[in-house]
Amino acid sequence: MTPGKTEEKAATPGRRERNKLEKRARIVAAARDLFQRQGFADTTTQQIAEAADIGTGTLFLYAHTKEDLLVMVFRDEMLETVRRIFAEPPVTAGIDGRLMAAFTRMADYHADDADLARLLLKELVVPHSDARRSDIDELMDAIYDGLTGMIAADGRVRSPPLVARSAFALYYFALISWLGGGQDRGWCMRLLREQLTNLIDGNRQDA
Amino acid sequence: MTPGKTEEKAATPGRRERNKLEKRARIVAAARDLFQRQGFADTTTQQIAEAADIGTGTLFLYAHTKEDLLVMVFRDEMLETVRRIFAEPPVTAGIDGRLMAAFTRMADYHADDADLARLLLKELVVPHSDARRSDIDELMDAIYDGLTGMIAADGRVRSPPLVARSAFALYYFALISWLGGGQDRGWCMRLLREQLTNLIDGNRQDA
DNA sequence: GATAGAAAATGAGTAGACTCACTTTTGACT
DNA sequence: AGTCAAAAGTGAGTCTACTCATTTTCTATC
Repeated sequence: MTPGKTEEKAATPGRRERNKLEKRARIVAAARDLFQRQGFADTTTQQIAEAADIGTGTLFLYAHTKEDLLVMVFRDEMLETVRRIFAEPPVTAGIDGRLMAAFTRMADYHADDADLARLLLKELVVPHSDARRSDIDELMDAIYDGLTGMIAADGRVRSPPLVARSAFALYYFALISWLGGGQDRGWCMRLLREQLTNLIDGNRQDA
Repeated sequence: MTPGKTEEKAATPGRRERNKLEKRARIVAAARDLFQRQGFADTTTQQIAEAADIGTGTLFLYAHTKEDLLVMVFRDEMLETVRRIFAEPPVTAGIDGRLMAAFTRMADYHADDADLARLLLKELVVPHSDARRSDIDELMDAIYDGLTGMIAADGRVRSPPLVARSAFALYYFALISWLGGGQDRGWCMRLLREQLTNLIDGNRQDA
């Protein structure tokens, strides 16, 4: 690097901070690239460290476990995807149809790589280390908020937050039995639709 | 061992098989003991092999992963617990109360060791290796069957298998947010009760 | 610009799950 | 009893996530 210059003074407010951010970005980029090219299992933490041009130990200053790296890599993208899905104007009339549309698009996101999806979903609900907890909570909150908003907008359901919670649980199980149980996606989604319709029915204002 | 004798002939139908079963039993006993005394994380596969008096390699002939051992150890007990719970005569009138009673007793089973419970629940839904799949499926089937039977017995719900599936998903999420999310158990169970009540409402015969 | 102390980085080292080339045991057949 | 192939068993060795004692880099203060 070029030495001296005005940099030294100008950087005073936070050279360390900037370095950390830049390093973090390199780690995430390297991890993403390797995970997508070789898969999670066949990528070693050494490879990631090497690709990010840092020492092995440094990697674990930024991610407490290998699984944390997965969350670091996909959190932003998933968060954005979820927000985009819920920001879109509704295309169907019924609330159950709208929920299904959202869940279908969320499932689409996981369609290319079932193994990766399984790992991500596992981390989302039963995290391997609690280091990334706040990241995960933010994502879960975005999902719950999106669902709650959608349900509340319909106006005919009694307690939107509760129904949002239930709906996500049903979606999660549908997704898992598709990705892991070897069940057909269509079958899982049809079942989910039925479950959601009944869920909504049980939560009408006028029960 | 005593050589010769009539054993050699009498054992013909299955000495190998008996040896395997006996060895398997030793492994399960050793694993149970160590997991309960030291916890899953602090128990090494070496220790288990040693305690079961077999070689390291042999252990992995019986369990493909360390997590498989967990399933081997607790499957029978959980299966029996679940069957016992659902075999008992109902104590409450409403179906939602009866479901809650069953889930509460299932949760009780996990109350002493939250870490172990989290691991077991994780394996149950997102298995680490698919080697124990049939074991897990049997347990899941027992749960679904028990729930379906209970719901069907009530007679006022439209499609018992579907509702059983939904109910378990809700129970699972309640349990996880109790065990992992640090949420208060009472709070989780109260929420679950409300979710179940609404679930039942939405699935009445006369909707 | 020298100094000190804090923060960050490092990579050789550790530990433990899992493998595999080889040995031993088993049981059917003669 | 002897032979053989297949099944089961073995533990030294591998691979890799993660640690920790040490070194390097930064920044605040004089």
